[in-house]
Formats: sequence, structure tokens, C-alpha cells
Amino acid sequence: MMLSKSCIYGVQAAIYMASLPRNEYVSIQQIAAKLNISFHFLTKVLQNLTQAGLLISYRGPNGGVALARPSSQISLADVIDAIDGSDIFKECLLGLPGCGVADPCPAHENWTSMRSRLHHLCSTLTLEELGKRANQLNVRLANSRAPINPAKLLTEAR
Amino acid sequence: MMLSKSCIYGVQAAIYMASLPRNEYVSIQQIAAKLNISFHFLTKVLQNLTQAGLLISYRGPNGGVALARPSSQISLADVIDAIDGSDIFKECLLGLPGCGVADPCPAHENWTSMRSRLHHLCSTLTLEELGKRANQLNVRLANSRAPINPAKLLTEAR
DNA sequence: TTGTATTAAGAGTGCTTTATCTGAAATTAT
DNA sequence: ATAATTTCAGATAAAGCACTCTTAATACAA
Ligand code: SF4
Ligand code: SF4
Repeated sequence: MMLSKSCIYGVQAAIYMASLPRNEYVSIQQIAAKLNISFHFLTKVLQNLTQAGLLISYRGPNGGVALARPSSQISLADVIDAIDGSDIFKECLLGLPGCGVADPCPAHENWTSMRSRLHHLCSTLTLEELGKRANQLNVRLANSRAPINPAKLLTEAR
Repeated sequence: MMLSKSCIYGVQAAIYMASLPRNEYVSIQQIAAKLNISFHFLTKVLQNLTQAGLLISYRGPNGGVALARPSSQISLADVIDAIDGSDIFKECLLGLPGCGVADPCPAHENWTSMRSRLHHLCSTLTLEELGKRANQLNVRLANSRAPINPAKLLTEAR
């Protein structure tokens, strides 16, 4: 898998928060329930994001986490970076240490061009945009199936 | 890491074999020594490749493994597929199961275009080409530094 | 002040991957 | 035959990752 499980959960949670109408504190418990993720595990993942300054947190009743900046100013790459690190964008296809132009391996050219494209994509994809799309119909965010749509259920039942 | 360690070793070994002047049996021990990989582990990895029909093997003295087809007819994707499976080319960025157009998640469009580009790259990159490039100077293949070049050593010693 | 809700921090468990090791089977050379 | 060389197959050990659980710290509300 490209991204670690932790990272995937973090991205999902970030998108979920960005998809909400207003940016206010949401309890991790609620996010975990919505996304079908273990609460304890998600807690640990989101701690990374708050420590990276992407989220702000507030303890106590009515507390939770919220985006530290407007969703238009947080990129997908920011979130990935905070959890998995930026290795994906720097790393070699063949996983060799010390990749560089000075000492390349055979696939270097092809891979670096690919890699920079990926980096550009993730850097320009903002949570705002992802959140918007998540709000559209038929768009899935969590691991489990989306909440059942009764109408769809009827047509598919047969 | 994008590819598993096993897969990286397999790719390295495949490129090494393709870089040889003629396609004849090479002992795994020799490959492992060249690439600085544990012999026993590489053995297990290459077994996958022979079982997938990419290599042919021969036991006994002067035996070893060799490319089953001309290097121009084996793609990087073939090797990856045989060891890690084709998940990388099918898998979602967010690692959700059952990815498809019918039930996409927010990053779908961006990611699938990226992914197909990757697939195309790996499918068209042949071992022949990789082997050729590996034969050029200053091109690294193994994990460790390349075999020491005495001349270079002198200039760098100081 | 007391109780409750919430994140923070970190220890602990189980599973998957990575790596090592041992013995067996096949093939050649002497 | 016998010995040497090599892949094949499977058991075992070590390491890393994903996940769980427990306890503490913080803030609000009654
Ligand atoms: S091909 Fe390029 S990115 Fe890959 S290991 Fe070689 S130098 Fe690094
Ligand atoms: S974005 Fe596309 S590839 Fe990724 S999980 Fe969603 S449907 Fe699958």
C-alpha cells in the first residue's frame, strides 16, 4: 500500500472535517464513528496532525479538534507529510538510499518525473476541494459502505 | 515504501540479469553477492519469478537462473506483478476496498489518472532498456555503494 | 467542588513482513 | 558410485506495523 493505514485514516478524517458546513470543534469520537475507525487509534493519528499544526484541539466537554487553517490552505500533501513523512515524494522507486542525480539507478529519469507529478498533484489538492467533492452524492469516504440509501436499496433489491 | 523489499530485490536481480552480455544461467549466489542481498532471501524471491514463468532455473553445478524470455519482452510491471501483485496499479490512494467509478471517493479522478500513468510507465519499461542503462557508467543497482573504483578512491582519499 | 466529557501520552498485544536457517531434491563432474 | 554444486521447500526467528487498552491531564457544567 502506498500510504500507511494511519495516514489513510488521517486523510479521511481531514476530508471529513473539511466537508462540514462550518469549521468548529468535532469530537474524535464522532469522527471515528462516522468513518468506522477505532476511536483509540484515530486519536493517536490525529495527535500527529495537531502537533504538526494542522489541527487545533480542545479538551473537555464540547471540545474536539478543528482545522487550524481554512481548508483552502491545507493540502493533501500537508496531511500526508505530517503522518507518513515526505518520503513518498522523495523516495526512489527501488527504495535505494541516497537517491540523487549524481548516483542514479536505471529507472531514475522515468521515476523522478512521475514522482514530481505526484507531488504536484498532492500539493495543489486542497482539503477545501476534497471536502466539496465529499459532499456530493455517491461519494464515499469511510471504509464501510456509505449509510444506506433507502431508495437505492429498493431499486437494487429485486 | 511503494514496493515491498522482496519486490525491490526481484527487480534489481532482474535488471542485473538483463544487463549481462548474454542470457545464460547465473547462480543466485552470484547475484546476491553482486547486489549485496542475503542469498537465502533472494532465493525465495526469485522462486516467485520462476513460478510466474519469468525465469527458468536449473539445478546442479553451473546451474542457476536465467530470463525465460528476451529482456525486451519482459516489462518492469511483469516483475512487480509476479512478486507484489498488481495491487499498486489497481489500488486506491486512500486504500479503500472496492474502488470503482460507481462508488468513488473524493480524490478519485486525480488519482486514477495518476495511476494509469504509472501503469503505462511500468508496462512499457522493459528489462532490456533498464539493463542497457545499468551498463552505463555511474549507474547504481545494488543497495551498497558500487564496487570500489581504485582511481576514484585515490582522488577522494586525501 | 464534584462529576463528566474530551484529548494526550504511552505501554502492551497480535499480526504481517522480512530475514535466517536447515534439510531435501536435482544435476553435473570425477 | 560418490562428491560437489545448485535450486526448492519449509520451519523458525526477528522486526515492524496496526491496533488496543489504561492512565493521566484538561476543561466545562451543575
Ligand atoms: S532511480 Fe533515481 S530515484 Fe530511484 S534509486 Fe535510483 S537515483 Fe533514486
Ligand atoms: S478515489 Fe478512486 S481509487 Fe481512491 S478509493 Fe476512491 S474510488 Fe478508489
